Amino acid sequence: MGKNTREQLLESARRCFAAKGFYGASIADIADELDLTKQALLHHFGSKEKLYGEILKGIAESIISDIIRTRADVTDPLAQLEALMTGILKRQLAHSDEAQILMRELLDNRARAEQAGNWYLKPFLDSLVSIVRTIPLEEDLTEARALALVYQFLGSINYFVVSEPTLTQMFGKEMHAAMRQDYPEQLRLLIRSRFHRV
Amino acid sequence: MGKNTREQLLESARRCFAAKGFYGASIADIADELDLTKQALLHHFGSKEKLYGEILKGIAESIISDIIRTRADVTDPLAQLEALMTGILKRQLAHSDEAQILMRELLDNRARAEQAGNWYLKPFLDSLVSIVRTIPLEEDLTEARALALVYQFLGSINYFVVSEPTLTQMFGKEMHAAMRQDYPEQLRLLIRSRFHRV
DNA sequence: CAATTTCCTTACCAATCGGTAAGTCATTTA
DNA sequence: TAAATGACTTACCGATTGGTAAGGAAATTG
Repeated sequence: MGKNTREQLLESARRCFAAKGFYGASIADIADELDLTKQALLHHFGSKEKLYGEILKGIAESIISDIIRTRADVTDPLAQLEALMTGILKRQLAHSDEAQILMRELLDNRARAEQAGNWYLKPFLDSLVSIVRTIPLEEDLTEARALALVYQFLGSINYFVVSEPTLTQMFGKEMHAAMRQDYPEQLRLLIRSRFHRV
Repeated sequence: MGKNTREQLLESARRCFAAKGFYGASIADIADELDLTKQALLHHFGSKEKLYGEILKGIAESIISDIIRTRADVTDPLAQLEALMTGILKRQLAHSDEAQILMRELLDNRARAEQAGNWYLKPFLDSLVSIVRTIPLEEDLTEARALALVYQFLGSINYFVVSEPTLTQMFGKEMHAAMRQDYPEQLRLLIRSRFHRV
């Protein structure tokens, strides 16, 4: 039953870290969810940091492989950008745990020096930038501008995903359901209109 | 010197909470920055939670008063939206501490039941929505769609502000400086093009 | 001048943190 | 069958957490 326990611990840890952050979640909390002691967790992962590191690695790998799959399908750069962004939105909505963890990682970067989980995602950002720069546009996009554009879309996506509980509390469940259903289309509109192809 | 100490403690706490989050920052850390003991802090604020609550309240008040000031100047709804959003961007860039705390608050909402600091900002969201809905557009905007639109812009802003250290680490200081300088213009372009007024 | 209040300290406290050590029990391997 | 390995447990550990109690020095107030 060893392999199974390990994976269950990873799932539990992902939930806890997403909900309370690295400092807020204790390894005892995580193990308790499976009616285990924290020493069982330490047996499998050695330390809290290593456990967290494995989770970050898993998220980055999963996202990147997800992206690569999407990328091969389309050739037109604008369509490709659109497909990638809506793909990311869908993905993050389905795995909001991961979106939360990455957002926390973004925030904790200031304190926790290097080893950030976002580094894994740099190649992914680079490829998005190169796609954007091949889209014909009257203005010439510097790398900084292309990155800013990419960041605007990524921000729209991740901020929304991470705001789910707050939006639900503020505007009610139905309102959030409506937004969630419509958001992919709104994202597509935002991207297309920015490139004057509406 | 009491009033002064209190304010200095608030500043120090804002920095610590922004950098490490509510759980990650200890009241001893905060007091240490002023060469005080944590008991001095407890004397002024009673408890860690109350201190944090005061910070949230301060941030919300400061943002809202900032917004109200911007709002009176313009009448055309699109121009008003534009002014508000670039105003928020400027503001968040200048007070990235506050942007980080609010983003953390968004994430911790799941765990820490009600009393969220984002509630203070609901009227602000409402007024943004009402502005957007008065902008003429071929599609009719439901409340959910208008809110989605607002959220896209807010996401673009806050995600970028919060990503500063990561972006700097990944792409270098100069690149980030270039992005930061250009981001207001890019935001304006994003908003205008979405409303077909480029 | 006496009393009180404000601001802060040292001295504690129980609870919790991540982690180590040692041992139990079941399964696998030689 | 004996040895070894994997998957846990209980029993600890020192450090740190937020918070309380009591008191001291200085300023404010009567």
